[in-house]
Amino acid sequence: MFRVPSFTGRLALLRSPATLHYIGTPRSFKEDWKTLHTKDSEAAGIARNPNSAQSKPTQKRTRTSTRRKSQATLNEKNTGGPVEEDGDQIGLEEDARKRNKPKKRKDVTSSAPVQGKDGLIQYLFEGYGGSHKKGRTKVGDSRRVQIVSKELCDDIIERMKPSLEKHVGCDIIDLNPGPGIWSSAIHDFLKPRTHVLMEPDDALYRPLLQPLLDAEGSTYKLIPKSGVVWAFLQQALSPELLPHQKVREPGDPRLEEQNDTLLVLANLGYYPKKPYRGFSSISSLVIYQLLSAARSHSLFHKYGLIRMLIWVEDEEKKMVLPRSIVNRRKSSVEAEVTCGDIFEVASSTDAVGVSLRDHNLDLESSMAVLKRMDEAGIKTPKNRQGALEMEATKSSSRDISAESQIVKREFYKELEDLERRFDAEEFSMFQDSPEGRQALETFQSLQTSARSPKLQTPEWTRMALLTKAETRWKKEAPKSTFKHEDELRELRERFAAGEFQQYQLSEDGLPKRVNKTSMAKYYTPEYKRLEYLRTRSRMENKRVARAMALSDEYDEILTMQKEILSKDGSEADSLRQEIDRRTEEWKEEMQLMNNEDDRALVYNMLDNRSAFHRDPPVLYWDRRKAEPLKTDPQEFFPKAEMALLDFQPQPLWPVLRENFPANYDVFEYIVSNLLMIPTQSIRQGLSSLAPGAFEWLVQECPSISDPNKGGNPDHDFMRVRTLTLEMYKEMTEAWLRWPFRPSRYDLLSLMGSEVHDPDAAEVGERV
DNA sequence: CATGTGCAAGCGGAGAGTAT
DNA sequence: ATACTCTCCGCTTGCACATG
Repeated sequence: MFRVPSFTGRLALLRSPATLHYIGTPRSFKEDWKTLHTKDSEAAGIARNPNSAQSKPTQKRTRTSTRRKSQATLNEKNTGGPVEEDGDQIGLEEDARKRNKPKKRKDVTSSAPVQGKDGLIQYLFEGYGGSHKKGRTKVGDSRRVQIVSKELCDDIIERMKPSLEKHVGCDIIDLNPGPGIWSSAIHDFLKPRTHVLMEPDDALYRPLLQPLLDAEGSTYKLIPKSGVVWAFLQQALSPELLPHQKVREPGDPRLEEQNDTLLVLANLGYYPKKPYRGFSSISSLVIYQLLSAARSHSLFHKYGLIRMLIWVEDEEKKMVLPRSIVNRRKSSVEAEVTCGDIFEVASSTDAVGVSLRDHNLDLESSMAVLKRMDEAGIKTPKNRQGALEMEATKSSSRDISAESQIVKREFYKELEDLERRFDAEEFSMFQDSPEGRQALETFQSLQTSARSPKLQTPEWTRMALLTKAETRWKKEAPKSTFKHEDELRELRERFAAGEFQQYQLSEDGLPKRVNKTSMAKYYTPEYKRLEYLRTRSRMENKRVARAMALSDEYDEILTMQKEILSKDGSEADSLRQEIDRRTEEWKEEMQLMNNEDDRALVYNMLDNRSAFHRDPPVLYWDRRKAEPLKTDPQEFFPKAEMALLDFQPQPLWPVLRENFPANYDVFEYIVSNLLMIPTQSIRQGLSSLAPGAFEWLVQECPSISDPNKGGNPDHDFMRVRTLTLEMYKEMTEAWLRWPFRPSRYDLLSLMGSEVHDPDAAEVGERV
């Protein structure tokens, strides 16, 4: 019934051998591409000097725009709406052409020169279509987010200085520079010998970029084409444009070295997000492809391993840089393999997405970062500190109590606010009506009555829970014995003996809470809401407290499992018994939870904790050398924050480099298969790879079972999302040693079988 | 007056629905 | 798929009233 709409499409796309050129060879574009390819770079509209830049591209645009016109009509007729590209076609290139119409360009160039940040914002506002009243004359893609703050760029460069200095005098390829604020800031610092700008919205941004090109001794070159259309990008990678770069042939060991003489900048920020096929957005697709290019040394990675500084919409950072183990999916693991480090230089600094981890871990993580920053002498300007960094600065390790702050969800703010207002008597409990006053009287008299319902004691709650579980047990498995029989009997005896009561009593012997029966309908709306939120928070706290207790207990079991490795003889035996007993108890306790979500909460907590306490931590986020700089929505146009990600590709593991890409396909097969269901157990996951795979891999990959390396000897318990890179490496190597491993053909068809679900494919096409 | 019975309302669990 | 949110439902409780 329920299908994952995105996955099939994505998988199909990933498996396609032409994936890398997917964007670059749209059907409508092939002819164009041929023309461009046969002529020299001048024909592609590359601006060598201001004169040629103005004449030649214009010719080009006229040609393409005519053809596009007819096609646009066709598309609009079919869809009756905005052009939604089919098959091989993609919006980027379409938009690029639309905007290159010379007629529109006149409008923009005729406007007043741009002055300062406000002037720039005004200019962009008009270029993006202006207000609705004036009628839309869109010149540029209005979904693109631009950086409009020079201060932000300066702060970033200041922060990145130590790692940027090695690039001074390098070449730069700059995709989507837009108004060029960021581009020129980094240009001025690096003084590159070549700076190739690839800007599809030429009409809108040329007036802003032209001064850069015209400056005395300028090393800028502008190509009015989209750099994320790979065919265009390929043209930029020519000896004419990048005379200093030499292609490193396959087999050249320098191909696996970082090439600091080339730096790639890109702005992939779109707001709102542009979903594309199985990918949640164009940016995630492009990042996927850039990383894939780094592995296969295509595109600019043919010059070596090239550092990439990429702006993405703030939400997108979690794709490659998750902050919770829950978000560590295939794309993250592949990014980890490709890049030794991915660094969030600047962003909103907030965690994004629905699944947040325990706030304590975030705080602990941030405090570790602050320590590292301190040692390295890195400081964050006050106005660039994010909420987490500020909190961590104020805290010290003793503040992280076992009492634990759980994830603070939105409604807590509302609850606190209402409690404060209620205390301040800003609203009353009951409505101002005869019934309300009557209810208030009843309420007050009940407060002194001993017979009303009260807060139950923990023992009584436990007894009630077990009673319920017993009833369920008897119904479902009447023949077996109920595992908590003893505990329940003991509780009943203690209750009978009067050792605990049903209700807690306050000091004066009166109940802690009063009966609200039949009074609720006279509550004021505010009080009603307050009551509701109180209940919510009580329930939540109870759930979290239980999850915490279970997580703590399991942590202790894991500690014992580490201890046992250094023990032997009878000592080990008794410890083993203790581990088994407590594990058994722990599992039974988990069984008592009737809610699947509650169990998931415990697993998430456990996985996040163990991932965090690895050395180094599993998540790249927890390895960061500095906290990201806080951006402000005002620093972007439109006001949608972006995150700057710093990708430094590293050589692939030897096993993946060897026999590329066949061995990489094995790795990818393992990763994508396992992480399709991130919460499945190691046993389930590995068994699903191939018959016998579980037995072979577990035996050949010791780290999977080693608690000191993040593993767990209990393969039914550990979830696949906690597999570390080391384990993946061992698994890939072991797989290739495996005499009975499925052939490459088998693997491809195994993956293929998932693609050939026509229903699923249909859903995948949706949007 | 003690005990039984029926009813309304609260409470928390479970599951459906929804957003990302 | 997963987490969040909402609603329903069944069990428990307090209470009124009936019954022995």
